[in-house]
Amino acid sequence: MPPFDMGRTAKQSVADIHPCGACPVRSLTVCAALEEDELSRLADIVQTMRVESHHTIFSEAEPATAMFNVTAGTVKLYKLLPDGRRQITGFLFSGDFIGLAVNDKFAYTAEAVVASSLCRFPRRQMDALMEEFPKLQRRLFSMASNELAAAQDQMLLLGRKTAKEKIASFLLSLSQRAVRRGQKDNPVLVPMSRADIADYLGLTTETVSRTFTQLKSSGVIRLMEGGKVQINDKDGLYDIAEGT
Amino acid sequence: MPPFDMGRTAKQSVADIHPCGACPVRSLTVCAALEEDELSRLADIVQTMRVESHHTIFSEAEPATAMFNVTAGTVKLYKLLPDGRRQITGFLFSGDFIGLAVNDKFAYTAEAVVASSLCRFPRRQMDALMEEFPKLQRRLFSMASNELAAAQDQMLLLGRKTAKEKIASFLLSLSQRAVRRGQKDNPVLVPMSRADIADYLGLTTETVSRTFTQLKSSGVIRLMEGGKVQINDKDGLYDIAEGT
DNA sequence: CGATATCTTGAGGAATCTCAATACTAGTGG
DNA sequence: CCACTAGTATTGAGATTCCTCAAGATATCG
Repeated sequence: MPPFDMGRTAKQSVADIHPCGACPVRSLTVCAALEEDELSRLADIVQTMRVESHHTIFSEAEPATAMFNVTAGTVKLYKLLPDGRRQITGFLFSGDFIGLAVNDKFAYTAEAVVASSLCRFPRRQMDALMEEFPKLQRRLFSMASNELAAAQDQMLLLGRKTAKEKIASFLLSLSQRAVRRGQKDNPVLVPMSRADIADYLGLTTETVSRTFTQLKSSGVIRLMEGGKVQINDKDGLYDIAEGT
Repeated sequence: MPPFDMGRTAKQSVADIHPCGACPVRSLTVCAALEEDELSRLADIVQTMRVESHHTIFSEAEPATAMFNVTAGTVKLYKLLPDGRRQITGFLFSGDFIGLAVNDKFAYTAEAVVASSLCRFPRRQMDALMEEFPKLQRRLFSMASNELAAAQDQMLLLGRKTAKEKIASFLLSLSQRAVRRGQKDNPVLVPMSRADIADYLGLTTETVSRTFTQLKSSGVIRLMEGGKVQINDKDGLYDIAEGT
């Protein structure tokens, strides 16, 4: 398999649709903007889909005909340089939203890290709903603002942090996001490969691996099986992340 | 004379000279969302201000009580690590908008690179106007989406590009943004210091300087006085920027 | 026209990358 | 159930880019 497998096209299935009103991640996402009765309007246009691990959900420069909401699993977003160098711009977990587009095109590729489920909202209909429910628009704006703040944190990380600081920041960020989703934050689940982590942090897989080993040796973390990482010293890890 | 001084006396405010309806950067910014008659509502709440070079407009973690629009000059946004390492997350020129906040706090510091003019919109009143004019909200959302796309490009640059590619990308981006503002794109004006460029690209001033020299020696650019850079070979520079 | 900041250039060093070998892990078929 | 395979992770050694420290050149400003 080539180094950067672009993945295969996701096959969409109209799978088991739990009604939006009973959606377990509703409070985390766009849908939280609407009341029970309005929610049915969203439910009318939503399609649920399941993507297998390593399958592409959509590709960079493709017409952005839909927005998505991750309901289970993990998704990565990335951009490529012509020679294949890759930058992962974000990892998405249940409750996270994908699909902000510029010029009606996606600015990145979205690919499942593990088998995942998503809600798919056709853009045209979503636009109409936003027209009808300004609070939906507000919600999206507020989510975009949060994403922007996260992007700026990531720029600080990429531009100015050392490998050790990057890994520490990454683990803490995963842990904090798990809390927000109401999942276990320690040990924290790290479902992505070393290569993905490297492409997210601007490192190589070897450096990621070495840095994990280093943090393990110094006792702040413990590498567990199943891609879990135990944080032994949260404050210590935080100090490392901030370079203090 | 500062690069962007349009020849007015410093004490005069922009609004005195041209009401919003005659604002030269209106089409570029939030204000483009509103019609002539609605614009007066914006004009009612706007304050114009002038900041001298190196002066801070607002600081990270400060309550975000206002949004701003740059009408002249250059502004930089940055974040700091505890030990003083700095990441500039963006440079703003006339027409650019500042002020997306998270948790009602600014996520970064804004500082004038050269003497600059801004329109200041109190957030509370702006929120009310957004309520009243959904198209204002839409406009802000679309601007946030564009910023997000730019942020992702910057992540690719920071995480995966070499120094040479970073400088080439930076020059091209400045040039393209000048076009959008209707200004001369070649030679392109580079009003910020080497240190600022370094903190924007995740490099040191020395590396920035050396890389400029290198690009100059290879003939793709020419360093001119007044902080201007002539792009001799746009295609060549583009190829360098993309690593091809 | 000097003072001060900024920019450029040089030499050496350090963090990270590249290339390469080995160890581990998970899934597959016998 | 176990050996086999292919992918993934770890570790090592050397190369390279970029950084650090230092000096000199240039620009800017009062």
